[in-house]
Formats: sequence, C-alpha cells, structure tokens
Amino acid sequence: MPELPEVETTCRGIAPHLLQQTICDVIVRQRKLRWPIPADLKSHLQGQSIEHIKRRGKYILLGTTTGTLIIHLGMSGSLRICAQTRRAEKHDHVDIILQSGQCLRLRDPRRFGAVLFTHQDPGTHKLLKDLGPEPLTREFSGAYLFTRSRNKKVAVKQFIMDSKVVVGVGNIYASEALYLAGIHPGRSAGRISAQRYQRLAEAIKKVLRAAIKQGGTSLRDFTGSDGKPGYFKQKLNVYARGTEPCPRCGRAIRQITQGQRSTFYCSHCQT
DNA sequence: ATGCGGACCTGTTAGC
DNA sequence: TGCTAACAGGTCCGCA
Repeated sequence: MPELPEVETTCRGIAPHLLQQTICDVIVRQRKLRWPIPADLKSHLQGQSIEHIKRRGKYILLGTTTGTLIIHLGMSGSLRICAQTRRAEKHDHVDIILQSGQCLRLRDPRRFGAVLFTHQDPGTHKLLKDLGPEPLTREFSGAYLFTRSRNKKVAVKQFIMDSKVVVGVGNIYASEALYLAGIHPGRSAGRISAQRYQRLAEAIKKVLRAAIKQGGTSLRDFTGSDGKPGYFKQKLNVYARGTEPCPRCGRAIRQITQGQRSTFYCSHCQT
C-alpha cells in the first residue's frame, strides 16, 4: 500500500501523538510478519519515552532513549492512533500503548510489514545500511542517476524502484514520474542521457512532493493515521488507468508487466 | 556483479 | 450465485 508519500503522511500524522510519550505497554497479537516480531520487544519499549520520529525510505523509525523501533508497512500496513480501549479488529497485530491513554495500532492484513528493534544506530541496521539517497534531497539528482546507471541494462522503471539506487519510489510513482519525464519505462537504464535523467529526477521529486501535499494516494484503502484517505489518486496520470486516454495526447494508456509488477505508460508520449 | 523468479500473506475483483 | 484465478501500494533471498 504505502510508498514514500503515504509513509511520510503516516509519520506526520502520528508524530504529535507520540513525541515525549512514555510507552506503558506493548500488545502483540500476531508476531508473524515479514520477520517475526522480537519476543523481547515489550521489554525494550516499556517505560521508555519516544524521543523522535524519523522516516528513512519507507521505514518508520521511532527513537527511544535506549534504541530504535523500526516499522515497515509492507504492502498493506497502516498505523493509526486510537484510544487504548478501542476494540482491536481482525488484522490489528500490534498496539503500543502510551501514557496518554492513546495507542499506536499497526494493522497489516497481508503481513508483509515488519516491526523490529535495534540498540544500534538504525542506519547501520542490515535493512537500512545499503539504502540509496532520499529522493527529496539535493544529493538525489539527474547527475546522480546518470552516474549510477552507466552500464546497467535493467529497465529504467526497475532501476528507479531499486532502493539501493533511491528510496521511496514504488510502483505508482515510478510509472507517474516516467510519464512526466516522457521516458519509456522499458528503456535500459544505461542508455538514457544525462539530460533525460535530469528531467526524471525532477519528475520524481515533483510527483512525490505533490503526493505528500495531497496526503498520499488512496487506491483501495490507504488512510492517514487519522483515517482520512489521501487525495493524490485524482492526480494520477497513468497508474491504474490502462485503456483510458493519455491526458496529453489522447491515445490509450498501455499496461505491461515488468518484474512481476504492472507498469502504465503512454507509448506516444514516452520514448 | 547482475538478473530473475519465488517467497511471504490476505482481500478484492474479474471472469466463467 | 458460486467457484477460481488473477491481481494488489514491497522487497528480501537464493539460484543461475
């Protein structure tokens, strides 16, 4: 479900409820997520105060005095703030109960998400250490993409979805950014000019910023931590619009499969 | 080093 | 209406 804008929306929504709150209790109803939730999670968190909330790629990092809780929402995860007394529903796997009486509740029907804890600098954690730059920083640029892509024959869409190249660009925004940049998703990453990568880097930043501004994209069921959907869906040009006309030229948008994921593009506007 | 398919799950929708 | 198959916002892992 969530790409970078949805994770960012979630972080912004939960942060005010969590900062400087002491964790009173931790309830784990289902520990089988992508990786098992550590059996000693509660002992790491109970009595600790949440000092900061950060996002790295699609990972949400809750910093306590003694370590960092690492949360990934996978394909279908969401975090909500609710009253501790609110009845848990079917896929509500974890509750982090706060002194305020509220609780941070993780729901994840498909269980591709993760909840882990580390005492180390989270940047050195196995899952985070090889991540590429954040797309909304100056470090991420057309020049960077150009350099990284030399001699790569992988399709450019898969290239920009590789978290070692750049974090946070998932299946929706990859299609959207390539559309904005006018680049065919199947083109080999190594055969794209510096100038076109300049356009692509700008398009990625533009589409992610716009999506964050709209509170993310709600296709099926994404909602922010307050339960409100994201409104970026209305601004999607190609994603999930197979057979609809291209907004620019009117020809039918095409849907193909790349790396077992759907890609949407306009064969006339994207070359 | 790179590339590919499979794996992990449940829910929803499309098709017969 | 009901059964089945395909598909869904992610990404790690093992094997060629």
